[in-house]
This record gives sequence, structure tokens and C-alpha cells, in this order.
Amino acid sequence: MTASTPTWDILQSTCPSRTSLARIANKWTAMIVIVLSGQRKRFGDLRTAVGGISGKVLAETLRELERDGIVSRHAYDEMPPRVEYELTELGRTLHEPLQALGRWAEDNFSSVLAAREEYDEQRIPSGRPLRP
Amino acid sequence: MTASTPTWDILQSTCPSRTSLARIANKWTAMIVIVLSGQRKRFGDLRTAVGGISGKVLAETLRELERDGIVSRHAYDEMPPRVEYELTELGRTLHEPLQALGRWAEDNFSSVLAAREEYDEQRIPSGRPLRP
DNA sequence: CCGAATCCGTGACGATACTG
DNA sequence: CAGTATCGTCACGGATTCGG
Repeated sequence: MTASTPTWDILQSTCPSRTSLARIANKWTAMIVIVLSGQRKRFGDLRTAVGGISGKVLAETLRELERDGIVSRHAYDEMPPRVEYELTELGRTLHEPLQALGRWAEDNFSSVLAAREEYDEQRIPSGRPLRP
Repeated sequence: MTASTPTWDILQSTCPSRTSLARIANKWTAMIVIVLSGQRKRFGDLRTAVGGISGKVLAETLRELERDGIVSRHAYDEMPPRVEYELTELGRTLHEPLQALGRWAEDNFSSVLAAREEYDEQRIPSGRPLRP
């Protein structure tokens, strides 16, 4: 028998591990954990490092990650304000799996895009108007 | 310096690998790939195996995964209809990273839930009504 | 000047009903 | 059985404003 899904509790809709999967299986979480691995960073630098994320979404994501014990938040009473984030011990255990996912995305995106084009090609022949 | 994020193109908002990360860093994709690894499955069995997913979302997700070359679709002209899905070669390379993610969720959800409770505890002291 | 809160449009999600 | 269609809901995400 070739590894026919060995007792994955997570597949049950009632399993509480679902909630943690939903949190970590998310592109922003992946990129934040990748950026945060190595050294702690302040909010603005994180925002710059993770290209394209808005301040609101970054703040929300970070608060959820903090709530789940994956990152820790360090606020300084200064002016201008300064808040730093870093991975907790639990969060550091996430680095390897999420890094693997990020690497897969970088290594295989050309295959994905190629497949996508081929799929669209033969599904939308009406997309190319034949001599209008 | 300890591994300070070695040239991650994916962090650039313009990088096309972002699109593939968004597809795979998603709880439904993770569970579908996990279930599909090992043997091909027909639509209904997949729906049963992945607890809690609606038919519409499963169909949509499968179509996107097919479009991106991660699963292949095999439809039989029968009555009642029968459609089977299986991982492509590209999809099989996704199994290990996503399995690692699923395993992390199962192994660490108790820590996550504990952290969550502790966080909520000290943030919503009004949540516990004191002798109503 | 930095980080967070507010407002609001868009789109994903899920349930239900219907078709081949 | 395997989808598609339609619709209501709501979380996501962007732009803007506030606060110190």
C-alpha cells in the first residue's frame, strides 16, 4: 500500500487543527515568516520587505500570528513609535515548512504559468476573435 | 549573519511566482493535494474525504489546480457521470511541502490554541462576566 | 514621522436549487 | 453523480485618516 493518507485528522471538518492550518496556509503568513526568520524587524521594514502588502493587512495578520503564538510583538514607548516583531520558538519551527513552500513557488512558477496558458488556449478559442 | 533571507524574488510584488504561491498557500489546496497523493479519486470521494468543503468550492479549486497543471481531470462518458482527479507530476512535487505543513498544523495546534486562549484572556477581561 | 484605526468596495465563500 | 447557476453574507484588501 503506497501511503494512502495515514490517519490525517486534519481532514475532518471538526478537527481543531483546521484552524491552525488555515492560519499558516496563507501567502501573507508564508512571506512574513520567511522575512522574519533570521532577525526581528520593525513594522515599517516588514512592510517594505513584503512587497505589496497594505498596512492594514500586515497589522491584522501580525496580530493573528501573535495571538497564535507564532510571532511576538515588542512595542517601545518612543516618539516616533517603534514596534518590532520576531518569531517565537513555535514560529521558528514554521520556517522550514513555509520556506519549502516559497521555494516551490519560485522553482515551479514557470511550469505553472505555462500550464495556465495552455489551459486557457484550448478553453477560450473565442478569446481570439477571428478577423473581426 | 544568520541566513538573512537569501534573495527571495517572491517577496517582490512584481514577481510572477507570487501567483503560484497564492494558489498553493491555501488550506483547500493543501488538503486536496494531501488526499490526492497516493491514488486518484473521483469527485464525490474527494468531497467526502475533505470534510467541510462545499461542492462549488471543490469544483472551483479543482479547476484552478487543473489550470495550473497540478491535478489532471479524467471524465468518463457514463451514466451516472464519473470524473476522477489525480496529481500530475508537478502536483506530486507539491506533496512533500504541503504534507509538512499539514503535519505542522496537527502537531502544533494545541500550542496554537493555548496561545490563543492566553492572548484572549488578557485582552478581553470583560469576556468573563464577574458574578452576573 | 510611524503605526494603527476607520470606511467602504469587491470578491470569495457557502447553501440551495437545477441540469445532463 | 458531477457539475453549473443564482444569491446572500462576510471577510479580505486598499485608501484614508487619526494619534502621539
